[in-house]
Amino acid sequence: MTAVDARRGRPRSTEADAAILDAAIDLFCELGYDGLSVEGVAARAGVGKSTIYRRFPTKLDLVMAACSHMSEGMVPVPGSGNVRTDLLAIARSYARMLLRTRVGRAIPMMVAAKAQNSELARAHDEFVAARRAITIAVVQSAMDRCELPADTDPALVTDLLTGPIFMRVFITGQPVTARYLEALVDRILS
Amino acid sequence: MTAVDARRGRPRSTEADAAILDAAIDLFCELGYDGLSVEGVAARAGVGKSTIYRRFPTKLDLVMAACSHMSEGMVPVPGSGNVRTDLLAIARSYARMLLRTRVGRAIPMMVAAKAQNSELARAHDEFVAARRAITIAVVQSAMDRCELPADTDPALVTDLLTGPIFMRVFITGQPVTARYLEALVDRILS
DNA sequence: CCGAAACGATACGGTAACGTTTCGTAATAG
DNA sequence: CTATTACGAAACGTTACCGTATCGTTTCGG
Repeated sequence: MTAVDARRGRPRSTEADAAILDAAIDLFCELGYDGLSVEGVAARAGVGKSTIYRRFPTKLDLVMAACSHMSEGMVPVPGSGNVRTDLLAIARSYARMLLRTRVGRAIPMMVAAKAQNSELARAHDEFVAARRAITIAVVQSAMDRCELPADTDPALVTDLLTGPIFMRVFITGQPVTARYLEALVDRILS
Repeated sequence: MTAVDARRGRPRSTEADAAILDAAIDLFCELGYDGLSVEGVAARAGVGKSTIYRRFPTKLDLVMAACSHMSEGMVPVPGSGNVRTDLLAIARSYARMLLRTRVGRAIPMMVAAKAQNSELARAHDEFVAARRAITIAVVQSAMDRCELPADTDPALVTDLLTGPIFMRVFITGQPVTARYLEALVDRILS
């Protein structure tokens, strides 16, 4: 590492780096792990197959890198000092993520892939845990401010907030409106 | 249909019928739609591939039939006259289904497959809607008995009950204990 | 300028699976 | 008994894709 990075010759193309990951994310969201092909990623990225295999020894490595890259730069932490405001912000951002971002489209594929590939399972679990910790922290801090009763279970509140949203988006397919999110938060805080 | 079913020759083997669907369900739960192969189903069912193709013209038809067959004979309707008891019964049976039955194992695969195949999506939606209607009916009947306030939203209560369980089982992977289910129901009814 | 490495394109061997077909055998109706 | 259909096994042509290798070209460092 330290001493000789000493690269001679043509350096790796950072444009190719980005194009490959971007194409891989798109195709993973659309087709899942099995449906994604390295050849398809190369075609969409406008890149030769060898350029991918030079970076990722295996299709699995490619998909894992794509998933890691996808889940970067998320998770802004709220802190308004008001529980209802914070929970509503979390609910909205969660719903938005599931409905409008590639992360949302990727989640069903990840969940299905978990059952078969333990590496992908770990990647998914880390992302989920990070996201979940934020909500728990918000609830905990509200408890510290005595905005919520001391016997509140932060984990349960987190499940009550995110579970219904997840359910609507991926299982029942019912609309998740602003009104719904407000009703949800109010019900939890009642 | 009506007149001449008039089959001559050797009749279809009902044992093969059952073995094929059973094997297909198992492999779908384990491997998902892409991972399942007709050849694998034939092998596990102890049946020739032609015996499958005689019944189902396509892998998709096979999987759809397997999914339909899987979701038959579910859904006992509770009715104890007490909301808490009913909701707890629903929560327990839901958790049990997700954790211990093939239907539960199949759900992630179905959700992933929905994104790609509209036929499978319809099959899944019908199953979900049927299941969901039961819980909504229980809540509605509790409202009719004035066990719940008149301004209760049955759909929201249903989401609050099933969403967290689903979340725990498939996303966070946290345990769903009897204690957790009781806390969940009590929280919803508070 | 020159050597080294990355690039896109392309071909390759190998594997897997779909859906079809053929074959000899088993079961049933008339 | 005979015609008809289902059966399991196996081979088939086809397609897709993984991961490797080759090739001439391009882009960089020294």
